[in-house]
Amino acid sequence: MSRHPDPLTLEVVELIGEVVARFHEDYESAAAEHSLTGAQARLLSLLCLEPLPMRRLAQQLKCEPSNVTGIVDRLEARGLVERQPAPADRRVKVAAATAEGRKVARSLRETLRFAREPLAGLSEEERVALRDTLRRMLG
Amino acid sequence: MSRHPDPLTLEVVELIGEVVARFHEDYESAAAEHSLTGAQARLLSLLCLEPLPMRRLAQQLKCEPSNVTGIVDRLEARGLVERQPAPADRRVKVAAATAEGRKVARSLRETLRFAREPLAGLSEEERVALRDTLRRMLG
DNA sequence: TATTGTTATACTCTATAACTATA
DNA sequence: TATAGTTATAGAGTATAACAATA
Repeated sequence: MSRHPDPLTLEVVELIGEVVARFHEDYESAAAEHSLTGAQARLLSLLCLEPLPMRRLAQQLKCEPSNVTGIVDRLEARGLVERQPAPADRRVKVAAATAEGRKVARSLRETLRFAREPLAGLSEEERVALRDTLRRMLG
Repeated sequence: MSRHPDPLTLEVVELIGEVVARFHEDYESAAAEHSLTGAQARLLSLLCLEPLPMRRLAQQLKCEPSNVTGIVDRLEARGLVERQPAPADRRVKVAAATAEGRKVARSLRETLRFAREPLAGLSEEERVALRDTLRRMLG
Protein backbone atom coordinates (compact mmCIF):
# COMPACT_ATOMS: atom_id res chain seq x y z
CA MET A 1 0.00 0.00 0.00
CA SER A 2 1.26 3.47 -0.79
CA ARG A 3 2.20 6.03 1.78
CA HIS A 4 -1.00 7.88 0.90
CA PRO A 5 -3.88 5.44 1.26
CA ASP A 6 -7.21 5.98 -0.46
CA PRO A 7 -10.07 7.67 1.40
CA LEU A 8 -11.83 4.36 2.06
CA THR A 9 -8.80 2.88 3.78
CA LEU A 10 -8.31 6.08 5.74
CA GLU A 11 -11.87 5.92 7.00
CA VAL A 12 -11.55 2.28 8.01
CA VAL A 13 -8.35 3.10 9.88
CA GLU A 14 -10.12 5.90 11.70
CA LEU A 15 -13.04 3.64 12.58
CA ILE A 16 -10.66 0.99 13.90
CA GLY A 17 -9.03 3.72 15.97
CA GLU A 18 -12.41 4.51 17.50
CA VAL A 19 -13.08 0.86 18.23
CA VAL A 20 -9.68 0.63 19.89
CA ALA A 21 -10.37 3.73 22.00
CA ARG A 22 -13.78 2.48 23.13
CA PHE A 23 -12.52 -0.99 23.86
CA HIS A 24 -9.68 0.36 25.97
CA GLU A 25 -11.92 2.77 27.82
CA ASP A 26 -14.34 -0.03 28.55
CA TYR A 27 -11.58 -2.39 29.66
CA GLU A 28 -10.00 0.15 32.00
CA SER A 29 -13.31 1.07 33.59
CA ALA A 30 -14.28 -2.59 34.03
CA ALA A 31 -10.91 -3.14 35.72
CA ALA A 32 -11.39 -0.07 37.91
CA GLU A 33 -14.77 -1.40 39.07
CA HIS A 34 -12.80 -4.30 40.53
CA SER A 35 -10.12 -1.97 41.92
CA LEU A 36 -7.64 -3.23 39.36
CA THR A 37 -5.43 -1.30 36.98
CA GLY A 38 -5.44 -2.29 33.32
CA ALA A 39 -2.07 -4.00 33.65
CA GLN A 40 -3.21 -5.94 36.71
CA ALA A 41 -6.41 -7.03 34.93
CA ARG A 42 -4.47 -8.18 31.88
CA LEU A 43 -1.98 -10.15 33.96
CA LEU A 44 -4.72 -11.74 36.05
CA SER A 45 -6.67 -12.72 32.94
CA LEU A 46 -3.55 -14.34 31.50
CA LEU A 47 -3.01 -16.37 34.65
CA CYS A 48 -6.59 -17.61 34.51
CA LEU A 49 -5.72 -19.51 31.35
CA GLU A 50 -2.61 -21.11 32.87
CA PRO A 51 0.07 -20.47 35.51
CA LEU A 52 3.16 -18.83 34.02
CA PRO A 53 6.75 -18.09 35.06
CA MET A 54 7.50 -14.40 35.62
CA ARG A 55 9.61 -14.28 32.48
CA ARG A 56 6.83 -15.66 30.30
CA LEU A 57 4.40 -13.15 31.76
CA ALA A 58 6.71 -10.33 30.73
CA GLN A 59 6.87 -11.70 27.20
CA GLN A 60 3.10 -11.96 26.93
CA LEU A 61 2.56 -8.49 28.39
CA LYS A 62 5.36 -7.12 26.20
CA CYS A 63 7.13 -5.41 29.07
CA GLU A 64 10.36 -5.88 31.00
CA PRO A 65 10.52 -8.71 33.56
CA SER A 66 11.33 -6.20 36.29
CA ASN A 67 7.86 -4.67 35.89
CA VAL A 68 6.11 -7.98 36.38
CA THR A 69 7.55 -8.23 39.89
CA GLY A 70 5.59 -5.20 41.05
CA ILE A 71 2.32 -6.09 39.33
CA VAL A 72 2.39 -9.61 40.77
CA ASP A 73 3.36 -8.16 44.18
CA ARG A 74 0.20 -6.05 44.25
CA LEU A 75 -2.06 -8.86 43.06
CA GLU A 76 -0.46 -11.24 45.55
CA ALA A 77 -1.01 -8.74 48.38
CA ARG A 78 -4.72 -8.91 47.56
CA GLY A 79 -4.76 -12.69 47.44
CA LEU A 80 -5.61 -12.86 43.75
CA VAL A 81 -2.33 -14.43 42.63
CA GLU A 82 0.39 -16.51 44.24
CA ARG A 83 3.98 -17.36 43.45
CA GLN A 84 4.85 -21.06 43.32
CA PRO A 85 8.30 -22.65 43.15
CA ALA A 86 9.22 -24.53 39.98
CA PRO A 87 10.73 -27.90 41.00
CA ALA A 88 12.56 -28.36 37.71
CA ASP A 89 14.45 -25.06 37.95
CA ARG A 90 14.77 -23.39 41.32
CA ARG A 91 15.45 -19.98 39.76
CA VAL A 92 11.95 -19.90 38.28
CA LYS A 93 8.85 -18.64 40.08
CA VAL A 94 5.51 -19.59 38.61
CA ALA A 95 2.66 -17.13 39.12
CA ALA A 96 -0.82 -18.66 39.40
CA ALA A 97 -4.28 -17.21 39.94
CA THR A 98 -5.92 -18.16 43.24
CA ALA A 99 -9.57 -19.27 43.40
CA GLU A 100 -10.45 -15.71 44.41
CA GLY A 101 -8.38 -14.37 41.51
CA ARG A 102 -10.26 -16.55 39.05
CA LYS A 103 -13.54 -15.33 40.53
CA VAL A 104 -12.54 -11.69 40.06
CA ALA A 105 -11.36 -12.35 36.50
CA ARG A 106 -14.65 -14.04 35.65
CA SER A 107 -16.59 -11.12 37.05
CA LEU A 108 -14.35 -8.74 35.11
CA ARG A 109 -15.10 -10.51 31.89
CA GLU A 110 -18.82 -10.21 32.49
CA THR A 111 -18.50 -6.49 33.14
CA LEU A 112 -17.00 -5.82 29.71
CA ARG A 113 -19.85 -3.99 28.06
CA PHE A 114 -18.08 -3.45 24.78
CA ALA A 115 -17.85 -7.19 24.46
CA ARG A 116 -21.61 -7.35 24.14
CA GLU A 117 -23.45 -4.16 23.25
CA PRO A 118 -22.00 -2.96 19.95
CA LEU A 119 -22.06 -6.49 18.57
CA ALA A 120 -25.66 -6.95 19.65
CA GLY A 121 -26.75 -4.58 16.90
CA LEU A 122 -25.29 -6.83 14.21
CA SER A 123 -27.07 -9.75 12.56
CA GLU A 124 -25.49 -13.19 12.73
CA GLU A 125 -24.58 -12.85 9.07
CA GLU A 126 -22.76 -9.59 9.77
CA ARG A 127 -20.93 -11.11 12.72
CA VAL A 128 -19.76 -13.99 10.55
CA ALA A 129 -18.54 -11.55 7.89
CA LEU A 130 -16.81 -9.43 10.54
CA ARG A 131 -15.15 -12.51 12.03
CA ASP A 132 -13.84 -13.62 8.64
CA THR A 133 -12.53 -10.17 7.80
CA LEU A 134 -10.80 -9.77 11.15
CA ARG A 135 -9.27 -13.22 10.81
CA ARG A 136 -7.84 -12.26 7.45
CA MET A 137 -6.54 -8.95 8.79
CA LEU A 138 -4.77 -10.64 11.68
CA GLY A 139 -3.73 -13.75 9.75
CA MET B 1 -27.52 -9.96 24.76
CA SER B 2 -27.25 -12.49 27.56
CA ARG B 3 -24.41 -12.67 30.00
CA HIS B 4 -23.23 -15.76 28.17
CA PRO B 5 -22.76 -14.82 24.52
CA ASP B 6 -22.72 -17.40 21.77
CA PRO B 7 -19.39 -18.78 20.51
CA LEU B 8 -19.48 -16.61 17.39
CA THR B 9 -19.78 -13.41 19.40
CA LEU B 10 -17.06 -14.59 21.78
CA GLU B 11 -14.71 -15.20 18.87
CA VAL B 12 -15.42 -11.78 17.37
CA VAL B 13 -14.75 -10.18 20.75
CA GLU B 14 -11.46 -12.02 21.00
CA LEU B 15 -10.48 -10.97 17.48
CA ILE B 16 -11.30 -7.35 18.28
CA GLY B 17 -9.14 -7.70 21.38
CA GLU B 18 -6.25 -8.80 19.18
CA VAL B 19 -6.79 -5.91 16.78
CA VAL B 20 -6.80 -3.55 19.74
CA ALA B 21 -3.57 -5.04 21.11
CA ARG B 22 -1.79 -4.83 17.76
CA PHE B 23 -3.00 -1.33 17.06
CA HIS B 24 -1.81 -0.14 20.44
CA GLU B 25 1.53 -1.84 20.14
CA ASP B 26 2.02 -0.29 16.73
CA TYR B 27 0.98 3.14 17.92
CA GLU B 28 3.28 3.11 20.95
CA SER B 29 6.26 1.93 18.93
CA ALA B 30 5.64 4.52 16.22
CA ALA B 31 5.49 7.18 18.96
CA ALA B 32 8.68 5.84 20.54
CA GLU B 33 10.49 6.09 17.19
CA HIS B 34 9.82 9.82 17.46
CA SER B 35 10.83 9.91 21.14
CA LEU B 36 7.21 10.49 22.14
CA THR B 37 5.10 8.66 24.68
CA GLY B 38 1.67 7.45 23.62
CA ALA B 39 -0.05 10.25 25.50
CA GLN B 40 2.22 12.86 23.92
CA ALA B 41 1.58 11.45 20.45
CA ARG B 42 -2.18 11.46 20.97
CA LEU B 43 -2.18 15.04 22.25
CA LEU B 44 0.04 16.24 19.42
CA SER B 45 -2.16 14.53 16.85
CA LEU B 46 -5.22 16.23 18.32
CA LEU B 47 -3.58 19.63 18.11
CA CYS B 48 -2.74 19.04 14.46
CA LEU B 49 -6.46 19.11 13.69
CA GLU B 50 -7.04 22.37 15.58
CA PRO B 51 -5.65 24.37 18.53
CA LEU B 52 -7.49 23.58 21.78
CA PRO B 53 -7.75 25.03 25.29
CA MET B 54 -6.17 22.88 27.99
CA ARG B 55 -9.57 21.94 29.35
CA ARG B 56 -10.84 20.70 26.00
CA LEU B 57 -7.68 18.65 25.57
CA ALA B 58 -8.37 16.93 28.88
CA GLN B 59 -11.91 16.11 27.76
CA GLN B 60 -10.74 14.65 24.48
CA LEU B 61 -7.97 12.65 26.12
CA LYS B 62 -10.36 11.56 28.87
CA CYS B 63 -8.01 12.52 31.66
CA GLU B 64 -7.86 15.19 34.36
CA PRO B 65 -6.88 18.74 33.32
CA SER B 66 -3.94 18.64 35.72
CA ASN B 67 -2.33 15.91 33.63
CA VAL B 68 -2.51 17.94 30.46
CA THR B 69 -0.25 20.57 32.01
CA GLY B 70 2.67 18.15 32.21
CA ILE B 71 2.18 16.60 28.79
CA VAL B 72 2.00 20.01 27.12
CA ASP B 73 5.01 21.14 29.20
CA ARG B 74 7.13 18.33 27.78
CA LEU B 75 5.96 18.89 24.20
CA GLU B 76 6.50 22.63 24.57
CA ALA B 77 10.03 22.06 25.89
CA ARG B 78 10.75 20.25 22.61
CA GLY B 79 9.21 22.99 20.53
CA LEU B 80 6.40 20.82 19.18
CA VAL B 81 3.58 22.70 20.86
CA GLU B 82 3.04 26.20 22.21
CA ARG B 83 0.61 27.87 24.58
CA GLN B 84 -1.25 30.89 23.25
CA PRO B 85 -3.36 33.37 25.22
CA ALA B 86 -7.09 33.49 24.51
CA PRO B 87 -8.09 37.15 24.08
CA ALA B 88 -11.75 36.50 24.88
CA ASP B 89 -11.03 34.92 28.30
CA ARG B 90 -7.70 35.56 29.91
CA ARG B 91 -7.97 32.49 32.10
CA VAL B 92 -7.81 30.23 29.05
CA LYS B 93 -4.61 28.97 27.43
CA VAL B 94 -4.88 27.56 23.94
CA ALA B 95 -2.39 24.84 23.00
CA ALA B 96 -1.35 24.74 19.35
CA ALA B 97 1.03 22.55 17.36
CA THR B 98 4.07 24.36 15.95
CA ALA B 99 5.23 23.81 12.38
CA GLU B 100 7.79 21.35 13.74
CA GLY B 101 5.04 19.64 15.75
CA ARG B 102 2.91 19.19 12.66
CA LYS B 103 5.90 17.76 10.84
CA VAL B 104 6.51 15.21 13.57
CA ALA B 105 2.81 14.29 13.67
CA ARG B 106 2.76 13.78 9.91
CA SER B 107 5.83 11.57 10.12
CA LEU B 108 4.21 9.66 12.98
CA ARG B 109 1.12 8.98 10.93
CA GLU B 110 3.22 7.61 8.11
CA THR B 111 5.04 5.29 10.48
CA LEU B 112 1.83 3.59 11.59
CA ARG B 113 2.20 0.24 9.94
CA PHE B 114 -1.03 -1.20 11.25
CA ALA B 115 -2.84 1.56 9.43
CA ARG B 116 -1.75 0.06 6.17
CA GLU B 117 -0.57 -3.54 6.17
CA PRO B 118 -3.46 -5.59 7.54
CA LEU B 119 -5.95 -3.67 5.43
CA ALA B 120 -3.84 -4.14 2.33
CA GLY B 121 -4.82 -7.81 2.29
CA LEU B 122 -8.50 -6.97 1.91
CA SER B 123 -10.33 -6.33 -1.33
CA GLU B 124 -12.13 -3.03 -1.83
CA GLU B 125 -15.42 -4.86 -1.40
CA GLU B 126 -14.27 -6.22 1.96
CA ARG B 127 -13.08 -2.82 3.10
CA VAL B 128 -16.46 -1.33 2.25
CA ALA B 129 -18.24 -4.08 4.20
CA LEU B 130 -15.85 -3.62 7.13
CA ARG B 131 -16.43 0.14 7.10
CA ASP B 132 -20.20 -0.30 7.15
CA THR B 133 -20.08 -2.86 9.95
CA LEU B 134 -17.76 -0.72 12.08
CA ARG B 135 -19.99 2.30 11.51
CA ARG B 136 -22.99 0.35 12.75
CA MET B 137 -21.06 -0.97 15.75
CA LEU B 138 -20.01 2.50 16.77
CA GLY B 139 -23.52 3.80 16.32
C1' DT C 1 29.25 -18.02 32.23
C1' DA C 2 24.36 -17.55 31.38
C1' DT C 3 19.72 -17.13 33.15
C1' DT C 4 15.74 -15.99 36.57
C1' DG C 5 13.85 -13.00 39.37
C1' DT C 6 14.52 -9.02 42.12
C1' DT C 7 16.02 -4.40 43.59
C1' DA C 8 17.24 0.44 42.74
C1' DT C 9 16.51 4.39 40.02
C1' DA C 10 14.39 7.67 37.07
C1' DC C 11 10.66 9.16 34.12
C1' DT C 12 5.88 9.45 32.64
C1' DC C 13 0.99 9.11 33.32
C1' DT C 14 -2.77 9.21 36.41
C1' DA C 15 -6.24 11.09 39.99
C1' DT C 16 -7.05 14.11 43.93
C1' DA C 17 -6.87 18.26 46.33
C1' DA C 18 -5.34 22.90 47.07
C1' DC C 19 -3.92 27.14 44.96
C1' DT C 20 -3.92 31.50 41.41
C1' DA C 21 -5.86 34.39 38.31
C1' DT C 22 -9.48 35.57 36.07
C1' DA C 23 -14.66 35.82 35.25
C1' DT D 1 -18.96 32.39 43.57
C1' DA D 2 -17.53 29.80 39.76
C1' DT D 3 -14.13 28.52 36.22
C1' DA D 4 -9.32 27.75 33.79
C1' DG D 5 -5.03 26.37 34.54
C1' DT D 6 -1.44 25.11 37.66
C1' DT D 7 1.02 23.00 41.53
C1' DA D 8 1.72 19.44 45.00
C1' DT D 9 1.33 14.81 46.12
C1' DA D 10 0.96 9.93 45.86
C1' DG D 11 0.42 5.58 43.31
C1' DA D 12 1.22 2.85 39.30
C1' DG D 13 3.54 1.42 34.94
C1' DT D 14 7.69 1.58 32.28
C1' DA D 15 12.80 0.87 30.94
C1' DT D 16 17.58 0.43 32.40
C1' DA D 17 21.19 -1.30 35.11
C1' DA D 18 23.06 -3.91 38.85
C1' DC D 19 22.49 -7.79 41.95
C1' DA D 20 21.63 -12.66 44.24
C1' DA D 21 20.59 -17.34 43.53
C1' DT D 22 20.73 -21.00 40.51
C1' DA D 23 21.85 -23.39 36.28
